[in-house]
Amino acid sequence: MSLGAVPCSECALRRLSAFAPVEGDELAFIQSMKRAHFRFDAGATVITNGQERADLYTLYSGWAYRFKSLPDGRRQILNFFLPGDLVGLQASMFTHATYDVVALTDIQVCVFSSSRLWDLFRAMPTLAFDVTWLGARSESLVDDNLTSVGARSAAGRVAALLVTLFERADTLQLVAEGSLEFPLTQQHIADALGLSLVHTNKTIARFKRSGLIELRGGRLAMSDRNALRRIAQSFESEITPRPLV
Amino acid sequence: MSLGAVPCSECALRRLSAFAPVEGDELAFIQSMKRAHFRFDAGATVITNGQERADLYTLYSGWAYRFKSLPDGRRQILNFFLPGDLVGLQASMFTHATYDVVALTDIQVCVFSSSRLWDLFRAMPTLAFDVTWLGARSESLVDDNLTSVGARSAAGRVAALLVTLFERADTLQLVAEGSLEFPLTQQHIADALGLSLVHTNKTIARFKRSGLIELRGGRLAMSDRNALRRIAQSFESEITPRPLV
DNA sequence: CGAAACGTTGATATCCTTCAACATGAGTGG
DNA sequence: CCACTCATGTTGAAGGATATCAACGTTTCG
Repeated sequence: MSLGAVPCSECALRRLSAFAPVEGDELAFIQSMKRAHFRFDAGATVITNGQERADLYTLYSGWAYRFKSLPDGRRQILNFFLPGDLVGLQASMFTHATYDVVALTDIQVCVFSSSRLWDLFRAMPTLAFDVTWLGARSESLVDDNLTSVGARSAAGRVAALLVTLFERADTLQLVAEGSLEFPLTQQHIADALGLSLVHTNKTIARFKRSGLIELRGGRLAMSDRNALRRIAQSFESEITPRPLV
Repeated sequence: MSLGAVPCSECALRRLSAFAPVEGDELAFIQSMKRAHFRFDAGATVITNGQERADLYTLYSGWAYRFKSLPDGRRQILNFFLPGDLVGLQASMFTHATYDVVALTDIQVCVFSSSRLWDLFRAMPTLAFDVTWLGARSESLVDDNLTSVGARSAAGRVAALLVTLFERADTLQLVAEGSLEFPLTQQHIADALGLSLVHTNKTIARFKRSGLIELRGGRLAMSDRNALRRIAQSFESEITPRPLV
């Protein structure tokens, strides 16, 4: 499972314009905190509810998701992780995790010792600030999902989710020729949006029939993103990259 | 609106066992970051959506709430603030606020310069760590609300919200003789839970009639917290007839 | 005392869930 | 290569939880 790691200085994520440049001492510190580079198969559990002293991860490639389960078997997906996302910050700051994280596709992650998080705060305030910023951004994504689930119709929820994921993927240059490798099943969408599987299916079917989206064979394309935004009454909070400190 | 401030060393919140002790340098730094001590009337806006360089606040007394609005006038309340909560961390880390914060009761807040947040990270790593921890806890509260709205019935949502608020208030010693000053209107509850006002009212009415809660004149009491907890978790399984095998 | 905010209740409408059945595709072993 | 199975997707019908509409009651407060 462990892998000959690419050094952080060569990290492919670093080359994307979506990420702020990091250099010198900071890069060295990140490298020193990195404990391993793992792979997980699709469906594998990365963090389990109740787990103590969970590690901190950066998702290097692939998709994952975070959810809570209720005793009756229902579950609520809280957010989806795309490459570059920080996974497990909450879990690594609390004594035990309050959610599960599962790989949606085969994934690769960089593993950081959560026990050294405190060292990072002491030695590298700029990085600590970044971590906090990433945590705030993560909350902002959950805010958006809550707004969707609480205040939008089924069609609005689906539209908002698809547009948001599409645009996040686009930023990461995962969209090629207008379409995107899309690993969510309709059950995932239903669990994220608080809808039943059947109704989710019918809502998506309507979007397909009206030509707003194409979704076959695990690829998603959308012909008219603005129409979908209108259905969602969209106004997703756009977050600009962290200000220079 | 500004007020002769109580020095941080005398802060009433500090005496509550719910808060970790802070001393010496750290206390002095907090004091130096504190720019003012404000009052807001109930209904006043503390942070507005889109606002730039919002300040960072600690809620000193009273209740507040945070919400997002949709173009059609619906709004989603994301979470409620009780004394001691950090208000506006997201807004002060991003260039623009992506939500509104409004006072639910008359409140007092301590105002910190968000422009000095970076100084805090550089000079006081322990406090920076605390800030990040508070941010993570805040996300965790939103997680819980999302789970409620996405996966519970109306009765479950109301029960979960009331129990959660009751217990948070209890920790702050706001519960006296089993009851609590409870400033939410049913419209607030509806907006937080993604329910209509009428249905919220009927759900609460059922709880009242069955004696699970008392709620009159702005005070809330609950006779059987465990029963409410059960309703919050087990959803329909309490009502659904056992399937025949 | 009057107005405005908040709460309550019944009737009706609808969105969404549940149930049930079938279709399709991918992986697996014979 | 086929038969099988399991996960996923699709569709219609029926029921239920929640929304909407409308009216009235109650509290609060200037």
